[in-house]
Amino acid sequence: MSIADDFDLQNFLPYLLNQAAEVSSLRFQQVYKDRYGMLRTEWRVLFHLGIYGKMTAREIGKRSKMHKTKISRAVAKLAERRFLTRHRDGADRRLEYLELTEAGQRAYRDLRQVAMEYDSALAARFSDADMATLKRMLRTLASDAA
Amino acid sequence: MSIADDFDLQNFLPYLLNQAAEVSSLRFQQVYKDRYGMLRTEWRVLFHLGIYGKMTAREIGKRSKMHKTKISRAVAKLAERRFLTRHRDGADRRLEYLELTEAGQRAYRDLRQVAMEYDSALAARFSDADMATLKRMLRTLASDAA
DNA sequence: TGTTAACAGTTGGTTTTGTAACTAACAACG
DNA sequence: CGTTGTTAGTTACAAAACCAACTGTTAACA
Repeated sequence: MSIADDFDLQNFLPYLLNQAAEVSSLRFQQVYKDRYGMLRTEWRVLFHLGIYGKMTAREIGKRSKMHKTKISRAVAKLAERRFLTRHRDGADRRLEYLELTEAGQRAYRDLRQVAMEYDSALAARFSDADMATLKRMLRTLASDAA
Repeated sequence: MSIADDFDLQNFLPYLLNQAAEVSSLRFQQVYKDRYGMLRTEWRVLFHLGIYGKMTAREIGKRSKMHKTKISRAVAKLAERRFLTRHRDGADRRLEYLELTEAGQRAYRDLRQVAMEYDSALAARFSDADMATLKRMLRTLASDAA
């Protein structure tokens, strides 16, 4: 009953996805960590603001599916490092608009460049058709795992 | 420069992989967490022992790529719950063989069943050919992300 | 042998995350 | 208005992960 069970961990999709995600995040992680001392939540917030421009923490949460406490802490760190500024909405004073500073934009553009090159390197290992299939499936899985 | 940048997070493979991994791990996590109070590291150790039989922490580390401190703590928890036993190797007293108890095997078989059903449900959303492509690519990515 | 290096596994202290409760502001409706 | 409910965002405390230094043991080799 215990030797060579037939179940295969390497075929269990959640496990496989986690392994692939971990390994393929490593090199990028090293860059944003070593170069800017950032955490995963922090580069994600940085990218959301870099890509979409000024927005509130709530909107970042909707798009990224990160929990609001993570975002709150990431925003605090980024503000402390002068990578973004915060401005209360005049009409609804609960809302706070977040916007990258010049330094924040420089960091974003730098990391975006790294991300694009890294993504190309990953994609180069597969055919275009396979990459398209992969990304389509990952988006389906990410959208909800019924 | 800040509105509608052309970089797309949803196309950045490490990000996409992480999102898919997180979402598709959630339901399984709820089961091992709610039913056995386990952490991710703990079910992984449990599965390694359930699948491959008696082995040392070091071997689990090699196969799973988990860090040894994680494994050490997961093993301590599982031993405390009487899901596994530990036996020193007579020849090399640094080594400790880990083996599931009856209770451990019951938990493993129960969770394996859940895993298999969940995996089938995930796979049912795609064609067999696409699933094969997906798993092949994930294994390539997991093996190393050059 | 004796000394040094390598290895299996554990522990301690810090950092990060998770969860829930909280503050401050707005909305709905009597 | 005033009560009740909801929302945006923060904070406090506990759980978990991370990293480095540690113990005990075996290996290498002068």
